[in-house]
Amino acid sequence: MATRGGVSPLVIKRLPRYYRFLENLSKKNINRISSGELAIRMGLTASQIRQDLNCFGGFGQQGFGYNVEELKNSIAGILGLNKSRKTVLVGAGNLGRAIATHFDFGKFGFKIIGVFDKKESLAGQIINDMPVRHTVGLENFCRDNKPTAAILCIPENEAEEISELLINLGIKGFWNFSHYDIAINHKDIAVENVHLSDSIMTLSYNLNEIE
Amino acid sequence: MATRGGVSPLVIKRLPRYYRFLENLSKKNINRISSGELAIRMGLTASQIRQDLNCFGGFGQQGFGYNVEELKNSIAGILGLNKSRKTVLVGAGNLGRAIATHFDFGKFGFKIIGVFDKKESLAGQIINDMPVRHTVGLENFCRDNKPTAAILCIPENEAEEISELLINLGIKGFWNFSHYDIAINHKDIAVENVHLSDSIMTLSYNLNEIE
DNA sequence: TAGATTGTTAATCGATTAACAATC
DNA sequence: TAGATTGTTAATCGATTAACAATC
Repeated sequence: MATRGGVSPLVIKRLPRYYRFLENLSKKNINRISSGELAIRMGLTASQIRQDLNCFGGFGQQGFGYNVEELKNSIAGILGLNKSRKTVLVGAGNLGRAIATHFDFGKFGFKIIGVFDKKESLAGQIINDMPVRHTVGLENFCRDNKPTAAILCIPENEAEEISELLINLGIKGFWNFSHYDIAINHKDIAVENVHLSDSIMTLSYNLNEIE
Repeated sequence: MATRGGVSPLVIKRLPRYYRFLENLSKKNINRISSGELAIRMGLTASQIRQDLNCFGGFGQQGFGYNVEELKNSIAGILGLNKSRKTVLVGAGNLGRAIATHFDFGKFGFKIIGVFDKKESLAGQIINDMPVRHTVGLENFCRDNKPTAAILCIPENEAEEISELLINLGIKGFWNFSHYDIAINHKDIAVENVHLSDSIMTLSYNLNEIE
């Protein structure tokens, strides 16, 4: 698919939400939707929806609206959900284990091919049919299997070193649950930071405002 | 603390990140920082930092900059991290368990006082020194203990019903890990949605752009 | 005092909303 | 054809950046 280049990050952030709502409509066997109707359901304006979608092409039909199934599939393509990116999970503590078990990576274009932890006692334990490997083997494993994405469920103080290592080993994208901000030093690497602590602090602030 | 009213959500979203960086400076025994220096470290502009902070008051000193410890504590106050909000965790599956175990709620102004799940087999299991209770007891528990916040680690199809119930029981804030968007129907309720699937789809998109 | 850096106002830039002609 | 709704351009609104006077 051709590079679409400079689409605003705000639009991109909304794309998965569109996809989620379209999936729901599809499940409810609704096969047609107008920007106006979708706007009401999503709490947006019709204008914004049309502007957003038109960053990627004209998916609608005048006088009719959008075909749900078609639009859903188009967005899936734009998001790359049809891919199967080889992915390593680093950090098999509570959070790493939960993510690995709870999450259907295949649905989102990823495939976990290896799980690593530096804790000796975890080595050999089975998570999602995969043995936990010791971090010493990470380098060779990556050379042999060439994963392109990594999930980091490790503490802040290990994140810098591990992410540098992984970048050198060819990892292009990080799903980062540590508190360390990877993106700052690396331009051509994709990073999604899931800062749970930032999220709960925002909730705390907003709770203050209500009282 | 007086209500500051209409501070932009974008500023609020940045506040926890300021706090995180200030904590780091504090740990490194740096006790003074200028907006220019902080801007470099955070990848922002000095202007933006000064504008952001001045939404809440003048924390700096001309010719000097900001006192790290002082600013950190001010932001902690603004975020309400000093509180201890009684909180229930609903959903004790993989994710709920990981969150409960992995996360230092006290640091962020929350305190888990009860864990609930509708699965009979989990009842009585101990998480973080607390027994998992069956969801049937949620209503009475809330009447007796008056929690004001809830963490939802339940599937989408249960989220609507449970969130409605909890709102009626006086819950004012949700940390929502389900795919259901609570906020849409309720105005005076604070919601932080952690949509992990949205996050990984954004990563997928950004990976596509790199290739 | 002179130098540095803030707080704040003004200028720019980008994102959202509104409007409407094109068209199914 | 008439009605509906898109794609797209123009207007508005808000957020970021730049500039500078105030002041520590």
